[in-house]
Amino acid sequence: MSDDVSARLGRLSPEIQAMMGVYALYWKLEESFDSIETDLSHQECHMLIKLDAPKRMGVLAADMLTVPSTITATADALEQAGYLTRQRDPEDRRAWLLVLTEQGEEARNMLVATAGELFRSASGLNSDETAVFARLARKIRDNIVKTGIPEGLKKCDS
Amino acid sequence: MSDDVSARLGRLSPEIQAMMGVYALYWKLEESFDSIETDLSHQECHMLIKLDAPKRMGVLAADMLTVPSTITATADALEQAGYLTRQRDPEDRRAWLLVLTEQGEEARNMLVATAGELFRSASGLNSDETAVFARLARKIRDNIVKTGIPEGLKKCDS
DNA sequence: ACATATATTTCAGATTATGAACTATTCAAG
DNA sequence: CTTGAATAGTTCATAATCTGAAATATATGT
Repeated sequence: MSDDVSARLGRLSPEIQAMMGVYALYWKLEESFDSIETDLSHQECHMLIKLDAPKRMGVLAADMLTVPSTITATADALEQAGYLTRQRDPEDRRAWLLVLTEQGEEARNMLVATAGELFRSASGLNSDETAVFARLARKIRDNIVKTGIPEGLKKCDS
Repeated sequence: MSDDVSARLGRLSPEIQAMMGVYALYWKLEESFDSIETDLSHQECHMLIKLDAPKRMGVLAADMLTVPSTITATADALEQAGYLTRQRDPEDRRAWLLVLTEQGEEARNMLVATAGELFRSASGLNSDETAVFARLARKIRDNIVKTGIPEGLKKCDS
């Protein structure tokens, strides 16, 4: 019985091919990050890139699909290194806004530019292909962020 | 001077959009993996999926963009759990071939099927879009595997 | 005011990944 | 055939990372 099943699954479905590509790209990019910014951890790079504008930590946690305590640790490191400051959100004084300093802005600009190059050289796609890929990637991301945390069922109260 | 620069970089380039999508998808998929296979680590899942045929550990290391010692640990765990066996490669008796057991095959089939569904629900893409995305993802992966380890400069002897 | 919900922090513990040193085998050369 | 260098994988101790539960501070509703 396992014959046809394994034969069918053996040829990789588009979904698996897509996943393998995504994993390879993710791993490659993570590896490449090591070689450019020795004083920033990966998570710190990710946070910097996300901070195109001041954001609340909870928003970042949802955005980066991680838990608050991780955001705290990452923000601590970036704050200590002078890349950002915490400011109380005037709309809700329980929350902090993470705001990049000038130094943080510069680091972010550098990172964004470098990350773009990393993508180009890692992917090997031309600009047309990149545009197509980016459009779909964006659609995927929108879907995930919209779908949100449900799969993880964090703090599921039902 | 930082005005135009940050303005230019502020609107995200296709490359960054692509990367953010890739990261979101990767994180989401990793998170989802937790909820289906409690007795397998992520790395173990990845290895199972890669083992569509017997492979040498070194090949897997290159394929999974990781170091040999990680492959050893992962293979140990899978072997102990009965999912695979080590067999000497007749062509080079220094090397092992990792061969899935029947149980391993079953686990792999389940994983591949489940992973496909995870991709579908996480991405929200229809099948046409998935096909396009998969084609590009595959192209990217080919490029990365072909490019290989150079970026990391592991064991650079020059 | 009071009870409850939310935003973030603290911290200790678990998991995971990694590199350097080691064993076994192969390969090339003399 | 034996020696030396290269390669495949292993071991192990260490470091980096992540998380979840309990705690603090503020907000919201009654």
